[in-house]
Amino acid sequence: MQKYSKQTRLLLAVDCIIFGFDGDTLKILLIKRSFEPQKDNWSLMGGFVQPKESLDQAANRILKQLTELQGVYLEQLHTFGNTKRDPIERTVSVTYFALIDINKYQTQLSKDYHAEWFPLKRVPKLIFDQQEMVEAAKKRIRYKAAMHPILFELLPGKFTLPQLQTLYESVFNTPIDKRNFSKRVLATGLLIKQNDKDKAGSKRGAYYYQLNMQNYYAKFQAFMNFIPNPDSLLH
Amino acid sequence: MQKYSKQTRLLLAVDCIIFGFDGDTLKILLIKRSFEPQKDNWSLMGGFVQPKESLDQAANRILKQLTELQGVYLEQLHTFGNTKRDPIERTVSVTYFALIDINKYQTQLSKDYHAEWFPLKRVPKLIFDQQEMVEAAKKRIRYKAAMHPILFELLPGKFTLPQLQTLYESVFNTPIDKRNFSKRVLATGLLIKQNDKDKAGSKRGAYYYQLNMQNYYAKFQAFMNFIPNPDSLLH
DNA sequence: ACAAAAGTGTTAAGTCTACACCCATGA
DNA sequence: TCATGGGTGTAGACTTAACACTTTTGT
Repeated sequence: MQKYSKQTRLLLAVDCIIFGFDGDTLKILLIKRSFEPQKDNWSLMGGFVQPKESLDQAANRILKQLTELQGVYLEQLHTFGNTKRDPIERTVSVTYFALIDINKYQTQLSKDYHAEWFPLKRVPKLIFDQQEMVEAAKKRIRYKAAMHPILFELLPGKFTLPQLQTLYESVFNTPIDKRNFSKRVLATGLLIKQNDKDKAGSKRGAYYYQLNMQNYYAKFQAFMNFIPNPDSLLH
Repeated sequence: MQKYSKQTRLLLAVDCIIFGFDGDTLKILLIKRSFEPQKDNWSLMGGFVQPKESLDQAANRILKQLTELQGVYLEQLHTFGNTKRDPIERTVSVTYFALIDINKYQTQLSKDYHAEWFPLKRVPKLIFDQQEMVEAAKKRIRYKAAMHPILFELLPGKFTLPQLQTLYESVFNTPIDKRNFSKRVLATGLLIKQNDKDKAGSKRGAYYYQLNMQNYYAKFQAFMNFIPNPDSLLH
């Protein structure tokens, strides 16, 4: 027996929801689709799964194609398989979400794909069911970040507490008390204070911190739970 | 343009990890595979996605095929797509996990598929990468049950607090103080006390409770967090 | 009358929340 | 010197964890 005969084979695609944080707003990276149908409309970066690559490999390839980045945080989100989601031919799409340090993103590549960063609150109309994919990704990043320290993936290697706080406020769309925030974050033992300061944001300057990678992996599960309003997990 | 020519099409399967609780132990339902390869070995219930059905529909169909049950809790888990996972032909598998009331399961169907319930701690060797699927499902059910009231799906419509507690203890593999347990569970407002008792477990009998469905949907998010040892979420 | 499981309250410890002032610096 | 953002501590409220005895009833 060589094949499962009689069974129908389908197209399988991978679509990536790529998150970045510019210091102020959480954004996603979208491209202008380069082929029909829906050519020139805004779309997630995606591609078909090739015969010799796993799903994770496909997602990494697609991410690298647009951003040149490798080894970034990439997690499988959900698989979308409604029969009519692609009008040309049935295509099942496995979605991944990526968290990248926006500073490492090479803007030159944007041109090839006509890529642009969009604030999560101003995402344009997307092709097919990609709106739904983005919603699922927003929900997942909040859900996961409420308990796991994934948001550090969006920051550069050295970052300040005010930056980190702005990021959390932006992801959870809620103000956080800075005294309580710093106490809780520092209590995790995940941060190592540096001696130098970031003077960009203020005259006094804010101390840089780096992740303690040992503790990071150890505490990745069961991190903390400091979102003021759990309702923010709802949507 | 009618098709995405030049792209390779793949087989797509759905595999279900079906959980049940017999009042003492958390179990999964396995079948003896009826065709080659690996005929007669233990396997998850699964099947190929058909041209005219969505993934959710396929999962429901497969679940119904084995259990005759419909409308049960079914959630997409993860999609497995390593190129070599099925030795005959590349097949990507979308996994779902189901939570069913084991009492509603008709044992007669077991015979057609040679199905059997296995305690989670004694799962036999499974075909392909299904061991990994079961691990992912165990992890997910714990993770989710730590914050959402999904475990009620494993119980009959009327159940007692001791039953519920045994279920939580079994899922999280940890003893729970019954005074604290009943306080917290009742504080959620999800349970309605009945007037009759279950006399099966003791001479005195334990009061039955039913879910308050209104509160159930309202509180499904942000339920409670009463697992003594968060380490149990780790594996 | 006794064995076996159900049911129920209190206290101390720990955690979380709210809140306000001083510091450092560049302009 | 002043405007701007950075950094820090405490008290009260609330939540959680630990713990033991009484009730019911079938045998």
